[in-house]
Amino acid sequence: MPRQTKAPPDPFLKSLDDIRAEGFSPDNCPIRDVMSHINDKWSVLILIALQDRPHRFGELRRALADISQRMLTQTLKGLQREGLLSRTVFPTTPPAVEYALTPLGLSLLPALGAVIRWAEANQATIHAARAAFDEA
Amino acid sequence: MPRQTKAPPDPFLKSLDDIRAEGFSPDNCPIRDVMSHINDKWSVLILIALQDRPHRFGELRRALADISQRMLTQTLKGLQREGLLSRTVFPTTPPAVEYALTPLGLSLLPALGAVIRWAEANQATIHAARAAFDEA
DNA sequence: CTGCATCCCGTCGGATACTG
DNA sequence: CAGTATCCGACGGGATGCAG
Repeated sequence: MPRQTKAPPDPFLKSLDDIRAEGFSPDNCPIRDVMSHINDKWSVLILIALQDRPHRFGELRRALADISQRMLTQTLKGLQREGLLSRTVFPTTPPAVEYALTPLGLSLLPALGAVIRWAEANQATIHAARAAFDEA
Repeated sequence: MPRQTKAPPDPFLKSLDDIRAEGFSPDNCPIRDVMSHINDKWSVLILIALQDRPHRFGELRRALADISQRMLTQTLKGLQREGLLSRTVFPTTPPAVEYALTPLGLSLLPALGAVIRWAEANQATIHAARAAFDEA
């Protein structure tokens, strides 16, 4: 695995210095502030599950397959707090609750898609890297 | 915050069903497999710091500003294991160690950039959503 | 300068049981 | 059906001290 040899490519990202120049501090950093709330075990999977239609609680639970109902409730509440999804209660008996992406949540999907496609495309390479590393 | 009303937009992402159809299982899921290793507190910030040039250990520590050296060592080791960065030791006295992105790590930056730009663009909206949620 | 070892505490997250 | 409450083990991550 060779190290980086040439000059940087295109400015994909602002440097940490640039981010600081815009008023960054360890506290007020957009990356930490926003990403730390969706970097948990289930948030991204829930957003994916809701991408094409709203789901009820039980539907989501079956879609995620191996999530505990404790973590489902908790993660949904977190995503709702961030404004990424909405929660609608239908006062029937028994009650039905529907979760749906907000426009804000929907707007996050393309960006997430870029990372997910990268993960899918490079999964094998990464497995090889892990094996090589663990051997040494 | 209105809920999603219309049909899904473009197919940004594969659905969970599609992912499963490709041989997905809770164990072998590219999203969980790959993302769970960079979803920690420091990995993304380290990748950003290394984007334009290699850094030595102390340089990185100063660049991150508020990372403990325990977590810096640990996170660097994890990223190296994933094949995202390389570690080069120069046997001088005192020893110097240089960390640099690998081509694989470099290839992740554009995808990360999409999420980061989204975070920067929507930080204010998210803060408003949190405030509204906490009030209720 | 770079890194490991230890201690310690807070949070994450699963299992289970109980309510409207 | 859609949660809430409790218990508890595992892990993340900071502080400090030691070593090559």
